Amino acid sequence: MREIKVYNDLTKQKEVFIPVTPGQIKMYVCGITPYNHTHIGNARPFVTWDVIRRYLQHIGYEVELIQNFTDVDDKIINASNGENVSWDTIANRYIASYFEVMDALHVRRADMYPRVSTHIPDIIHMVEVLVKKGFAYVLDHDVYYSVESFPGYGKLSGRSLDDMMAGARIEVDDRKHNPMDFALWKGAKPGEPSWESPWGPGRPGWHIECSTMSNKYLGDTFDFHGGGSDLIFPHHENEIAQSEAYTGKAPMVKYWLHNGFITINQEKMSKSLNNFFLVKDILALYSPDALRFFLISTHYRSPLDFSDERLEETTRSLERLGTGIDNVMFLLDQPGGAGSDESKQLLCDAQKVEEDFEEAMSDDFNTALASAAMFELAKKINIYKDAVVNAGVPVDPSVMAEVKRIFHTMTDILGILEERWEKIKTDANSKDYDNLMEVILKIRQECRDQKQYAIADMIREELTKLGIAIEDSPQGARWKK
RNA sequence: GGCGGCAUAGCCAAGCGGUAAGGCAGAGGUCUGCAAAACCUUUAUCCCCAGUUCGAUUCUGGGUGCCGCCUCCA
Repeated sequence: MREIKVYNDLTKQKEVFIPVTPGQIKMYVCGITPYNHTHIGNARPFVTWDVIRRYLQHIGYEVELIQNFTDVDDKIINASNGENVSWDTIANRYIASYFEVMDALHVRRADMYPRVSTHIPDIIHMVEVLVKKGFAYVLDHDVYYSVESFPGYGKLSGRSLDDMMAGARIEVDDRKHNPMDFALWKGAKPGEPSWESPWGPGRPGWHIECSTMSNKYLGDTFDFHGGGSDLIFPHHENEIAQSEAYTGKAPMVKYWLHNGFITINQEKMSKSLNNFFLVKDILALYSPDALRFFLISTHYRSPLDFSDERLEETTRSLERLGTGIDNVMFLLDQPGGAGSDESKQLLCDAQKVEEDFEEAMSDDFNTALASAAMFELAKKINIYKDAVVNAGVPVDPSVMAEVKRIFHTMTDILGILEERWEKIKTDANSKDYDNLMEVILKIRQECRDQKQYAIADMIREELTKLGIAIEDSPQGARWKK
């Protein structure tokens, strides 16, 4: 199996990836808190992890992906109070909305989406164990984690307890043993959803859910844990403290990966700054492919500045790839004949591109570099097509089949242009459609032969309005929708 | 204040010891009745200053600028 390297936030360096169990990868990605529609900042990690998962599967790993929904939370409670509906109405609504846009973006479903609300007994159990082991303490109806009890606290975020104390901006709760101690269980307040527990009715704190659910489904030590870089502290730091204290084993996770932020005018996109864009609104203006390709056009750890200009630019660059695909499909239909130098060259180029692509992806999932390889292939295909069309070089069917396989594999790993490969002959009517187009092009050609250019151009313009593009060539006109 | 990241062409973005991938935009050309698509050509002393080195965009130190985390946040 191909060796891959990943940047590990736990060790702050790029490392050769070695799975806990050979051939298998278990990963956990922090999901959303469903209290609003998914914005583009939310979308980045899921697209990123989708590409990573696809690639790992491509090189032969069996991958298990778990992604949670934080469906018990202050923000959801606020939203439900604001609309005067139950908290689960809010959660279910936005979970449905989340799936809608993620499906549109071709983000493949995780193996499981555990929710907080259906794991309360597991969470209570973990909190009880932490109390029993001396890592947590009870205050009235609340339970807090004692950060001082866990020697490794701060190892992920790279800061010491002293550092944190010095810069602490949190409100001080006198009852807590240490200002940095965080809630594992919160006693119920009026109007909030609550569950029975040994400490009275209440609900889980934010961090405990991920420890509980990741441990339940992926075990004491698993391979990857992902999420936005803002989750490093305190969320992921706290997860480590909870899980490793609970299991008595370390590490909880071998490789921690975090994606950079989406920015607007170089500033972080966030709900508090009110500068966020909803995925559903963007998809009303741009194609899912454009948004998806935009999100992976930069290395996943770098910040990514969002703007209309960038999305338009991405749309244009994607069209270049799309044309390459169209040409592959076109060439596959051409009369064959093996053995030309052009065919041999194309095969050689394509194999080089495949190697470059995998090398890039294997180096900390460098999608930007991998994309460059794809553009390279598109160019080679276009050159080959010119040779076929202009110089009458016969198409080698076995070469084209291999080129298609390589190109298709790459777009598939990145999850883009899926429909482009199937655009032609998708339904029973397409035969009639093809025949009809042939008639129209014949009429237009006749106009051109008789120098009736105004009519020929009118036909072309009308077809353009229908989304059908005409390309003239020495061998006659081609059309594509 | 503490911790961390980033600075590469008009824009976006890889590379990270041996004089700079790719995309978008621009210019010129080929093809075309015109167009579209495509192809060819063309556009960078890699923020500044020191240092290490035969050699630095790439390493070290110091600046400058921008961003993120330390509070809910993907």
